[in-house]
Amino acid sequence: MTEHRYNVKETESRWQSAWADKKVFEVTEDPSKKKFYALAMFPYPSGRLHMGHVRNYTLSDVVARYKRAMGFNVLNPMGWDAFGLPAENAAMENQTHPSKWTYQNIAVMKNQMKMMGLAIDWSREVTTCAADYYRHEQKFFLDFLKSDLAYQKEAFVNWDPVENTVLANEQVVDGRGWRSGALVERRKLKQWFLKITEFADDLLDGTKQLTGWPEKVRIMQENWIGKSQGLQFRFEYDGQGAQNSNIGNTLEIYTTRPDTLFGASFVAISPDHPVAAELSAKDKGIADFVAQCRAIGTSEAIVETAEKIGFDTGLKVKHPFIKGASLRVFIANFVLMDYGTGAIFGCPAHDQRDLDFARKYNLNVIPVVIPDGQEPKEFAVDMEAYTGPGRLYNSDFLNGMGVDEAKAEAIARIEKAGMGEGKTLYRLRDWGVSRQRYWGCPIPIIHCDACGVVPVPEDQLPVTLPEDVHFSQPGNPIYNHPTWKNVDCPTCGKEAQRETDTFDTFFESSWYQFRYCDPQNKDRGFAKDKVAYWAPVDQYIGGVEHAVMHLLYARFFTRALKKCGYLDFDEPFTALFTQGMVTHETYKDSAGKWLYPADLKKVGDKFVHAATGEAVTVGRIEKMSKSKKNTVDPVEILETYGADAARLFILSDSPPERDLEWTESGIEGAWKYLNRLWRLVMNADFNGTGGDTDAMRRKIHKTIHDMTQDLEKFHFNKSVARLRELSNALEDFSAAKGDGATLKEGCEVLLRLMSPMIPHIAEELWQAMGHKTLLVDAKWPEADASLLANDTVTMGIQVNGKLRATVTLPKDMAQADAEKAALSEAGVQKAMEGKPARKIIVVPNRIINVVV
RNA sequence: GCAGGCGUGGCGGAACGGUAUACGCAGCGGACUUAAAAUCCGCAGGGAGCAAUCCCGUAGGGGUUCAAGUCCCCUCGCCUGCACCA
Repeated sequence: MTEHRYNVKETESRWQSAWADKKVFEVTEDPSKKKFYALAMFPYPSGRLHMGHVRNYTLSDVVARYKRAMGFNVLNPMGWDAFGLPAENAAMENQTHPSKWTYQNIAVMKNQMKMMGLAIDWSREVTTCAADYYRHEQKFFLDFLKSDLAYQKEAFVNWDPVENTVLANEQVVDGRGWRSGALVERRKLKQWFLKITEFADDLLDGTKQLTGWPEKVRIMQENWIGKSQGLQFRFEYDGQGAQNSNIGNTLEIYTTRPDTLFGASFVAISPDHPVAAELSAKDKGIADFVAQCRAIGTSEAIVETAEKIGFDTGLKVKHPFIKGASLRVFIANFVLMDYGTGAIFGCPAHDQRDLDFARKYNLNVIPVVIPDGQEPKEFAVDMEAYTGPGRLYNSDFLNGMGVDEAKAEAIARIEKAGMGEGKTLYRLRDWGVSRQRYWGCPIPIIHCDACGVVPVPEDQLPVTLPEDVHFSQPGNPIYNHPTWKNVDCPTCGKEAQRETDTFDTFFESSWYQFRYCDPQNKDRGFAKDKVAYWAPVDQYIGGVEHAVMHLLYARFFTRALKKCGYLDFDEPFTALFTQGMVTHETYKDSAGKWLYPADLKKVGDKFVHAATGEAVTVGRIEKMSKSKKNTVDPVEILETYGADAARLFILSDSPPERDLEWTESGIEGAWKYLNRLWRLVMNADFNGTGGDTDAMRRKIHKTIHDMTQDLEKFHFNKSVARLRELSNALEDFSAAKGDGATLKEGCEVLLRLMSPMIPHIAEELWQAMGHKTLLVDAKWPEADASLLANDTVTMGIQVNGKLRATVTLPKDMAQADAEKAALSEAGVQKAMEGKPARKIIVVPNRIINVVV
């Protein structure tokens, strides 16, 4: 063979066309073949592909191509999570319609994806903002209504009082609206909810079966569902509470620590509690305090990190067990209305938030749980609450009990007294799906003054978005539209109004994995039999930032669809892989302004600004982001080095679950390797007769074996290392004029093994070696078991755990012989200093440890 | 604040509880070249020593074990999520 330069651009686009022309990656249901559904989380069409996308789709592509070579019928689809807030922001900034902006972005990004050479079945492309997609979820919603899985209730939103609009959490910056700068307040709106809590226990049980998921994600989901056993009971007001007839005689609270009741020193209710509202009506001080608490966003992180403040309502409640004792009732900003009853009792000694609050307002701190092994007299709580196990004291009938025993006893006593009952509670709240925005799926509901809430009749679906909307005025453009919401009531025919809220965009991403199975279906979201063939997804891949919400919603949605008869299983994703982020160094000029890597030039080992020559400060390595300008445009990489080099670098440098630092030298290294590979195959002389054929063949087959295992376990960086080892060995073998047939076998194995990772160059070289059929259709190689075993092993010999010698011994040597061999080593003798061996531990074929 | 994760040479990283640093990047030395790039060969955790060799090393501290990067406890640092970003 003759060497000529490797022409990346020409080669890559040629093979991309070849695969597309032959429809290599288009699939249909084929019951004779085992299916494999590989799925990457679909992108939001933000404008251009970023490196996180490139990493994600490279990973899923390796899986899809590898499984394909293994003989599976592989579904590997792609689509667009196309509804969302950024399209509306762009509309406001550039006066482009969200639809136009979105579809333009899709066109650009699809083109960019094609440059990556992905093994995608593009005939199944799905776009969620298209009516032929979202019409089906409108139908699902109507089914959920019928199945009692959807309902309306009041809930809080972030309200910008200047723009008169609802803000997303990300639009709230330091408690203020991002555009207006006005202080954000919590405001109540009537909204639609899906009853995810109906499946709380089922979702919890389900996580235990998800053995193909990372342990950490399962734990996060379990914690998010947050099942807790506790006590819900009623405090009786002491004195004046009863005077306000609207408040009633009792205050109901929930606690997970009924064992600490004797340590209670106050009661606190949420600012959003009905009692707080009742008191606000009559007391300006309380009203002002509640308003102060509400002048803060709705996000839990903000509420929980805010300084704890409280207000004494003047109300008091009687302690249920201590005669004559009463507790003051506060309104406290750290009590969440969404959890339990929106009211708690505070036990400062054993809860950090309660302790912070008690220290601030000079309330009693009464320890009632003493850590095991400590005397009550010695035990005190200062600024750190004790939340661990121990024995109860100071607690009357609970004294001496352990925490769990005391919990059970306290619950039993309260139940006996008729004041309350033990209760299982979940942290999980129902899923609020209403959004006061334009660029989303319209909720198919009509509000009629006479008939109330009326579902849109199914034959009137889809309810499509109005196109002639304006973003110049504040508020929801769909609500502001002059005519769209006016409609006749389907029941009584009188004038009525459409619901103007749209669905949360998590709605679309909760079922797209099923739409891919039957993307052209006009009648329904998907045919049951097609989903039965392809689903559930065998390998789902995406960012860990979706570990809780998206994945939990999709798991719920699958159960809800099952309840409505659409499918017959519970879990949408059998296996999950969460990838790390792509990071890059950051750069600043002397004025402290961020600089793009592309605007820099390297002079010696320092960076300067390419245009001005000004010195540049190199900052820390952070997640690529537009705001820090530490991004590298994938397209520039694809155009300079090609898809294979980008893919190889992404796979080789870090394990996929960890962060990947993008570096210029890294992509250069990948590029160099491709050229080296090119030379290896193109210069190979397949007529040689020398070399250590036996060793070479063992290396080839060991690589097949090891690499197959690595791919199964997502150890792609190790796979790349093994490929490099094999090609290094083949280079040496080739240089030694090694046996031609063995060299050919080695090169072909190498190409087949690397094909899922760097498919273009592998295909090119495969053809250069004389093959007439596509490498992409070649089977995965199998290792010859007889070549995997070695006759000898190198064992380390330790004396007292420290390595003193290594010896090469026959494999599976008898223990006594191994001991003898170990003791005869000079280094071992020396380290033993003439002392006798007390014990010798032989780990067969691995290590020998002599204890003296 | 709560929850989850991560931490190994100059750098990215290897390492069923069993020979720490595979593979690569950067570096150094050499070959080729008028020269450079590219390419090829070699060296390479830190310290001491002419050397054989020895000591120290997996964020820090403690523990379990014949043996700990790996298991347990504590501390520190960084990252992710927190329900209207996707």
